[in-house]
Amino acid sequence: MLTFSEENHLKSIFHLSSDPELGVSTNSIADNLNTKASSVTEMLKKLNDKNLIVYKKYHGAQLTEKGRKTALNIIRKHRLWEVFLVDKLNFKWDEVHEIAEQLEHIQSKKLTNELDKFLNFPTKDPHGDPIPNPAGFIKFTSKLKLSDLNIGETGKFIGVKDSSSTFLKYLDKRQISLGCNIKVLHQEEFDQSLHVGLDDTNLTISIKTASNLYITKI
Amino acid sequence: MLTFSEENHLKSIFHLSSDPELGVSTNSIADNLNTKASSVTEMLKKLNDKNLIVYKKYHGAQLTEKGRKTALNIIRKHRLWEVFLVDKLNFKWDEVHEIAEQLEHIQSKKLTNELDKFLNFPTKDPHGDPIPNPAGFIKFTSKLKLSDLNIGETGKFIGVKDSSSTFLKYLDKRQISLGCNIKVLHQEEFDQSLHVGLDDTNLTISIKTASNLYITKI
DNA sequence: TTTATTTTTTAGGCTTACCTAAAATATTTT
DNA sequence: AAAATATTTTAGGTAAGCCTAAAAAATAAA
Repeated sequence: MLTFSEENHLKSIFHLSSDPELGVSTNSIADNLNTKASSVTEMLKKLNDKNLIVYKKYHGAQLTEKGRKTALNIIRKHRLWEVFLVDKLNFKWDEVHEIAEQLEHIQSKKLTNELDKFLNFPTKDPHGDPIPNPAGFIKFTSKLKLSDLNIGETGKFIGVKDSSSTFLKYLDKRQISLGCNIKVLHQEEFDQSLHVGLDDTNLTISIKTASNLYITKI
Repeated sequence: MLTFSEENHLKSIFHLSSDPELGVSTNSIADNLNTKASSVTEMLKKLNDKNLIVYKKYHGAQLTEKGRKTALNIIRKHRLWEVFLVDKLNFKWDEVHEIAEQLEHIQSKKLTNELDKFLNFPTKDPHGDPIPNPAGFIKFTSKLKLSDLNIGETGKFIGVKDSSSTFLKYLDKRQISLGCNIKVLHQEEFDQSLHVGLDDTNLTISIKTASNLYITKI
């Protein structure tokens, strides 16, 4: 049985592990969890003792297989609850994160699996992120950004990189919603902004926005 | 924002308040929460400072209006989640308590109210206990026990006094389920056990069991 | 390759929520 | 009403999880 804080640290390490070979730095975890480096160091020692991570002083932390499985189980719960909130309780995708942060810590295998069944075994959460299976297997989708497309190409909007409430609200306002097709029509030389076609309308989006939108080529 | 422990103490005080005039004793709270009297004393001071209870040394605790509202909100969440688990996720009524103990602490007014709506505004939880409304109003039903009936009378089974898993499983095995009608046919003089009719079968239940079953007269 | 800078760890403190043991108060019994 | 018993509080201690400030190690710059 892990504490909330231990679970949050594991989750954080998972999300910050771009390269599984490289350790995740103390400071990056502290930033991610809005805490201080000294607090993180303390926790890393504890997680190391519990064989959830490998931690070498001054060289960051890497998840062990056990730690990875644990992190993925928390992420599985987080994402399933997000689906529940959006699909069943009329939440918008920008409202679910904080509540899922609480719900992800609920301990009950049966609850998680029954929820999964009730939701009809969803494979993605409302932000397009994949939901790990009960065994901790996760299907990573190649994360192509809208900004990676060439002029004339079309992508299907499948997820966001930055899932801050501000950004999600901005997308809602612009009617850019998960699953819609976006065609890159033209790129402005001056500021790299993109003119795109979306359904029957055209709009201009900044390069920053475009690189926050994950798509699959069509 | 209250801690889990503060919430649990408030809930405990609410459940132990038979007479609203009398204070709830330190020891009874400690027993109820599986903690020690000294820990409870400490907490009572804190809750008193937060105006959630009135606490006088050596004379127990009473909920203030604010404390009562807070306790009822937690109980509301607990019972709504129990309904969710039984109605939507195929849980049996003896399996839901511990999970609801976790879920009752989730903080989100919108979540609670949307859940309520999703469940179609239930008025009772799976054990027959009333669900407080969003304003903290609770409709107490007169809690008549099966053992209070006279020979020949019939009662509708609406709840249990002891909701331990053991007892609930025992009821399931005997096919005594919420909502069924029980007619008292005869009482054994020797040990006060009751012969009752339930649907098309007859069975004998001990006086202890009978006084754990809440009913309404029919 | 020293020096300067950044990152990380250690040391020491604080708060919450527990605990045990002893002291104080209340209640019951004689 | 005094003595015995039970209940409650106080005093002092522990562990988790946070903090700041100083020291140590790693990295970058001169």
